[in-house]
Amino acid sequence: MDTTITFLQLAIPAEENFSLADTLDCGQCFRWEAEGDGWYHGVVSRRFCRAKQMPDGLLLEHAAEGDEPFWRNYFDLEVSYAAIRERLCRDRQLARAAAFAPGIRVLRQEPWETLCSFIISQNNNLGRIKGIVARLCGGFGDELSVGIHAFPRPEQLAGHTEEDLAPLRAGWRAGYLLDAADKVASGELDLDEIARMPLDDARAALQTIRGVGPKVAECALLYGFGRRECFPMDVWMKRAMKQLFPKGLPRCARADAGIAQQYIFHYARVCPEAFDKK
DNA sequence: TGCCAGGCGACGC
DNA sequence: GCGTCGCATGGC
Repeated sequence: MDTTITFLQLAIPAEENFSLADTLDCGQCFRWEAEGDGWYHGVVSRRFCRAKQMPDGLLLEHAAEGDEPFWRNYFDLEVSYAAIRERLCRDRQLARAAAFAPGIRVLRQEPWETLCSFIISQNNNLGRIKGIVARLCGGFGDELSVGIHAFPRPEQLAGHTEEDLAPLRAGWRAGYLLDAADKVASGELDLDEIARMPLDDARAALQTIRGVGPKVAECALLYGFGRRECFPMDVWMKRAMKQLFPKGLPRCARADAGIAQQYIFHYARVCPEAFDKK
């Protein structure tokens, strides 16, 4: 058995203001767990790794040397968030929202996993979403090493019954997951093709899945397909937008709407008392 | 105990 | 097209 532990360091310029904790805890991903001492561990696209923020960037344990481009892409490190924030912060309210967690980056996650995760997210809370995703991986995904499972491929879910998925405790979302798996595994829906479609066509294609409406499609496109102009509106965002931007998102945020959304969402979640429930 | 959670589908109008 | 309701589950 090879017991060599590999480390990979990703340099991140200080002006990026990167925060691993805010990035992993802001509700966009569901497979990272905090270990309590600054370390996190998670599985991304069949790669298990531990991550810790260092003064000059990010330290990844168990990450292969050749995977540096993969991880840089995952953490969206080829994009300057300093420049994006500069554009967004021309608006005073956006500047206020971004100030709560300027180190957030919008991860570039796998389309299929992201789609399923946000199907599970509907009328649900972050803790439970993570639990259901963990049980989905444990029950149906490949075991990568002892106790560590990949997210199940569509064909590993397709053909199962809602009864088979009962241990997930996903409730009525189980049927939605199965419909997504059946459509993707059968080729009726081609996620690679969706990735290349004009945005409105991609939205419509995703919404042919039972249980995928405007919100879930928007999240899948933003987090899983890298469509940064997408702007998911959930209950938190609706509350925040009503107070902060009753006339809609300012112009300066148009191209980076998804990233603006992440700042606003996080602000609303960490300061719920600042926003009316109605 | 009731209320709520990163919604959606079915239904009535 | 729009409002309302129920939906499974678990934390508070």
